[in-house]
Amino acid sequence: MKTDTVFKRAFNDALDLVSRIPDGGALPSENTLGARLKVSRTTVRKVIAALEAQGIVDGDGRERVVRTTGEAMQPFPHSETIPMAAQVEERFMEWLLRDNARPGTAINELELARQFGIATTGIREFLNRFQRFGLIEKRPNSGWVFKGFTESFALELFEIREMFELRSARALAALPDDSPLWAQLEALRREHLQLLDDIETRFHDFSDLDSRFHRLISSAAPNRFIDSFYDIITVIFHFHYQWNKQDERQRNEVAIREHLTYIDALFGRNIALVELACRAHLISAKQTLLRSTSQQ
Amino acid sequence: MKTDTVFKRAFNDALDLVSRIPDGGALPSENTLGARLKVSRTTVRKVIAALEAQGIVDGDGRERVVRTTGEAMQPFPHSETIPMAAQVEERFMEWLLRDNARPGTAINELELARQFGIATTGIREFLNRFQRFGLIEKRPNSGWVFKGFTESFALELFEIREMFELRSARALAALPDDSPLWAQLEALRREHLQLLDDIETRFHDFSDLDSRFHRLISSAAPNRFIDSFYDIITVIFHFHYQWNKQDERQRNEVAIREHLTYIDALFGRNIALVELACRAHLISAKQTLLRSTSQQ
DNA sequence: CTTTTGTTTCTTATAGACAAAAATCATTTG
DNA sequence: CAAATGATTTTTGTCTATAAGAAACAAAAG
Repeated sequence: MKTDTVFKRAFNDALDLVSRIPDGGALPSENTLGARLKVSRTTVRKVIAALEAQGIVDGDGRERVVRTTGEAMQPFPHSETIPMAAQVEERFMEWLLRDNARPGTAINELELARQFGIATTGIREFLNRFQRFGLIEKRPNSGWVFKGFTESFALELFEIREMFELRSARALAALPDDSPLWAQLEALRREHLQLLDDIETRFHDFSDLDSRFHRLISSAAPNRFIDSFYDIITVIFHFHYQWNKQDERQRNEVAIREHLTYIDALFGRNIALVELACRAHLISAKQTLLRSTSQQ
Repeated sequence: MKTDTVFKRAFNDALDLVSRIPDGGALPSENTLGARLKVSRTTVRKVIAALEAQGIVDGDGRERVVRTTGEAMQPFPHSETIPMAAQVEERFMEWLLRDNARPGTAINELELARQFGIATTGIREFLNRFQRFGLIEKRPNSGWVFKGFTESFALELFEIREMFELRSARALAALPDDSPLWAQLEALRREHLQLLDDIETRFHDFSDLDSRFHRLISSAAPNRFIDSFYDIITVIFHFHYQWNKQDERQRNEVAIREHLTYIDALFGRNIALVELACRAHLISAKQTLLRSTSQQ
């Protein structure tokens, strides 16, 4: 059976939306709600039915009104709104980290399915998608093997990353002055400065900013294969941040400063400086990653 | 239920193996057979049982002998030895080519499953793996969309291909003289010359030679992400060769000559010449691919 | 005649079942 | 006791079933 995370997420969003409508105000049409909540009308109707059951929506057909005076609205717990696929990824990463991260470890679909409390189909589907990240490999009719978060993995990853990033940075620097990307880059620059100010408390927010920064650069010359490679980078770094918490604040601070130099070089349109700043940043990012790879 | 393609393939291979044993000769041990046929002992025993049923193997336990005097051995049809996953890929490509190759076409799992005569699970698994080829995209809770074999697809593919190939070619040219790759390259050069001699009749063989040549080059500096990208190239070209048969002989002849120039440049260790030959070849390959992309 | 709701049909996501194949454990034989 | 066969257990590949969700069709209302 399908999970109903779509419905639950939509319901929670609907509560939010409805709370901004005054008591007695008309409920938007099903089509409008569908567009806002990003679900089909079928799900909208299910949400409305649930709202009615909680007494938040009254009347029927074309004459539905919002009642916000009643008792507190009860949203579903956040965890029940996460699609299964996303949960599996999270849990798999945790599993790698906690238990069996040695290169060569066999991955047993059945065991994972039992441990995660889902059917083997879900595990299989996840592993098939995860395969492209280069960390696991399939042995037909036998299982999967974890190839390990090794030094060679990090080196190979960064070789490609450097090629892609340099190429995108050059493309960005060559963009005309009226390209909207410059404004976006300026906004990101400000975000970097703000984060630097609050670094003591907000250093965890760097991960997301980092990902957005590098994605902005590669959007200067879109290429689906490069974009897809950035998905890998993002996941690996997310994984890595959980793995290695050592010196996190300090590392992030250094990275922010490197980004700022890099951004300034881009604004300066000086290709040589851009390449220098880009390489410098990637080298330090590589060192960080290398420090937490497993030996062999 | 699982298909028994593993057993059937192993059985056919076993027939081949057994036919080289004189009548009355001893059958190799189950372990030996397993190693030779690349299957588990469980399957070996199933194969032996089938051979016994056909009267090709006689006796039991440790005293099994081969009987090759009986009637002709009956292998399973080749089509029954191909694993389902491989069949699906083939059929899906055909389907794209024949029916619905327009960009934006919706892909319906259920319909494909019915058309291919397999369960939806098989289709899903295939599509999830095929996703990385950049030709299809998933809409959660809805289906998949074929993004089209478009000009931008070809351009994006070749942008990456050029980066990777140049990098590998430089690495190969920098290899020491005693690297075994030079001998392999020389062997490939001879194969190219032979194919050129028989080009009128054997031009179809170029596809495979091409793939092996480029894979040899990238093996000069192995990188899992580049290797994985070559899988994409290989499939796309296989697909493209079926799509566009126009001038195939002539195109392949040109490509062989380009390869030979490229190989000579590599043997000459002259980086500038290598880059020149590599670029020239990739440009002409790109043109070929572009000519058969769908507009828009 | 466009927009909205009501109803029906079709597709996707997930679970569950089971034969094929692999892996493990046990026994025999040279 | 090492290597082979015999028997048993576990896991993978594939099918079928079904609720959740999307999409299509139909009727009603402004």
